[in-house]
Amino acid sequence: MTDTAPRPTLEAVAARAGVSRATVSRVVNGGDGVREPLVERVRRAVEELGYVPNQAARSLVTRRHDAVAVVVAEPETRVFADPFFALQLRGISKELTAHDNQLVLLLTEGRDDHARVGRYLAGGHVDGALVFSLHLDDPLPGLIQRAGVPTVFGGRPGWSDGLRDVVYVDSDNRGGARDAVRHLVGLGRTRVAHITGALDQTSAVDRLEGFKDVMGDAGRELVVRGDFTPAGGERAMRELLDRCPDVDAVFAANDLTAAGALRVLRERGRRVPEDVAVIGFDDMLPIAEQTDPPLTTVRQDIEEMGRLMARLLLHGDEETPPGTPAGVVLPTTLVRRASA
Amino acid sequence: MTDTAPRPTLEAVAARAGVSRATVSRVVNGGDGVREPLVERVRRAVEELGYVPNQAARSLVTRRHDAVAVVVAEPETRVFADPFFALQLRGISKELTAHDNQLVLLLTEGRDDHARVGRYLAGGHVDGALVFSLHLDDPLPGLIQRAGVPTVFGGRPGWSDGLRDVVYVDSDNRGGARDAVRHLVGLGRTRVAHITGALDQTSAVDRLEGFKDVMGDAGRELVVRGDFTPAGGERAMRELLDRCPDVDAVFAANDLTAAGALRVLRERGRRVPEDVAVIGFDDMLPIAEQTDPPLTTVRQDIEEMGRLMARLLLHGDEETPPGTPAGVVLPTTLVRRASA
DNA sequence: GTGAAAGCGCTAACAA
DNA sequence: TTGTTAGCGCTTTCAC
Repeated sequence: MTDTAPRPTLEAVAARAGVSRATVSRVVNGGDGVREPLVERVRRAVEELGYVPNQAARSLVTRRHDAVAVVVAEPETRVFADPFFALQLRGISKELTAHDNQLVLLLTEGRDDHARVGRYLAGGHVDGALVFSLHLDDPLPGLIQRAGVPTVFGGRPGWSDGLRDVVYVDSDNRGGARDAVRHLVGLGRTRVAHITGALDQTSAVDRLEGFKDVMGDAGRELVVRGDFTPAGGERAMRELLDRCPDVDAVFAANDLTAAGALRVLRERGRRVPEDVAVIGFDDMLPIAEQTDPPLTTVRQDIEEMGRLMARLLLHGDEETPPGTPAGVVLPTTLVRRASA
Repeated sequence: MTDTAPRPTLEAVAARAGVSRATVSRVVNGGDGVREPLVERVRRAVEELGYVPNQAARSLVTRRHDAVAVVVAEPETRVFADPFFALQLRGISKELTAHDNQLVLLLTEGRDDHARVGRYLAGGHVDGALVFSLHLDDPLPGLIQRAGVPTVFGGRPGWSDGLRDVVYVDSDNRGGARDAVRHLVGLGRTRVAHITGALDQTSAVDRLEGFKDVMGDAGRELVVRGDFTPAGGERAMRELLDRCPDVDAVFAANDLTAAGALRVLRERGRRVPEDVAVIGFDDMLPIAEQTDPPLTTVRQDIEEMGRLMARLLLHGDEETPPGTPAGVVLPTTLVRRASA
């Protein structure tokens, strides 16, 4: 597990190019202040020797690592049941790569891991952290803030303490929900219900708020609690049908929930969208396109969220004039398929 | 993006504990050969100062990094359309964490990235690499082998050159396929078809082989090419129904394919499983449980694959007597639901 | 514009 | 058992 081949050092390159180590270092780091012929000679030597800088040695003196930690709090397996996470990661990776940063992935699985992550971040191994924490009561965000590492959160954090100045990137959950519900209303539906997500996550709360924005008090009795899972969607849909048989539209907190609802609707002999129109949220392709009928849903640009998080972390200081809002909210779009 | 708080060094701890740096180093690295009272004193000093070793300094001298790269070749978006990758990652992460190793994630997106990954691995930034390369013609594996980093592959690599001694972890695709087909035969089906996966991936090839193992030449005309996508499954199923209307069972190369096939079957008025029994592969929960009817499928323990890969990389040398087969193949299990 | 020299914080011989 | 010392490979003043 240890390096075997003795890799060339700055020294070696310097010798080959007939210059000093300092000059090689300058060339390797951009070449400013070095005359052209020398630059050329050094470049060639680097090439010939296949020189790659030793990052450890460099970090030791610069105190920078060109590495960013991505922390995923994952108390539920749910995170892994959908491609959401992978897509964000892809966006993050692209952006980091473009700026020669490495991505160190920290997956946490409960309390024990929190200490580990806190230690790692406080240990100054990375230049910053991108944190995904789904739950309102998650102690991780606080831990991380205390570690003193520049951090950007994925999704609006929901803790209650007076932590301000938190930088985060989120989708416009509330606006997207409003669009969905308005679409249902525009279809002429009058008994529009909402199956919520797990309300300990801000995304679920915000989507519920969006629903209320449009339906007001009228919708109160038509709100049923779900949990972002298909099973939860089924349960909620049954409850809904029993309680309000005249329901003619459902806005589900996500596509998985909608899929569950669709199954119950079919089972109960309701036609979609003729009898009951259904809208989901996420536009999770493998789900939304495979349901019967295909799901109308609210799309968020997940990959862009990831990219933006990384960008904010890397260039935050430059671009952000003091007083800039700490949260960036990305727009959503309604994708019409057959279910509504 | 740079560390701000000046973190305590070994020196500081040594001063506080009234010992030499070497002693502190010994304690921090396990404490062997240091007398108890000193160990205690050093431990306390570490605690009080909140000392965390500087990994860069350590790596510089030990030439170890306690870090492993996970390389995901992802020419297709497909990798991200299913939770497969996330689950493997989870298994890997758990195992690495248990051994205090960090996970550096390298996502590649085409040729340009290959050079970057090659450089990174050759640069000796990590102690080893775990590589996921789906395609037969992927140049990445070769590149990586040339980088001289200990490597374990996820899935049987399929390149043609005479590269031996490749360590990999795979599911028993062939055996799983055999189980699936045998199950269909056991159900009394006589016209069993197979919709293949993308045959430039070994998993698809192996599943096809498994099908042939059971059906022999009898099955030849009932093999239709798919590509692991639902759309491919639909296309293949249509072709199959047109060509062999008497087909009474389908083994699809994965769950996504099976989902597509199910839709076409319903569309054509065939009942599942009464008229046509269907089996998938993967047991991708969000798909397999949501299809109508729920899908009988072959489960692989994806997380365990990941864990095993990491274990092999970290302890490979110790556990492996010379001559041990380089590939580890994990068993699969048939999960019965309603579709067969 | 270029080179010489001084560390960055740590581990690993080697001495004591 | 403990301390002393010499680097690991690099960047960065500071002279030249």
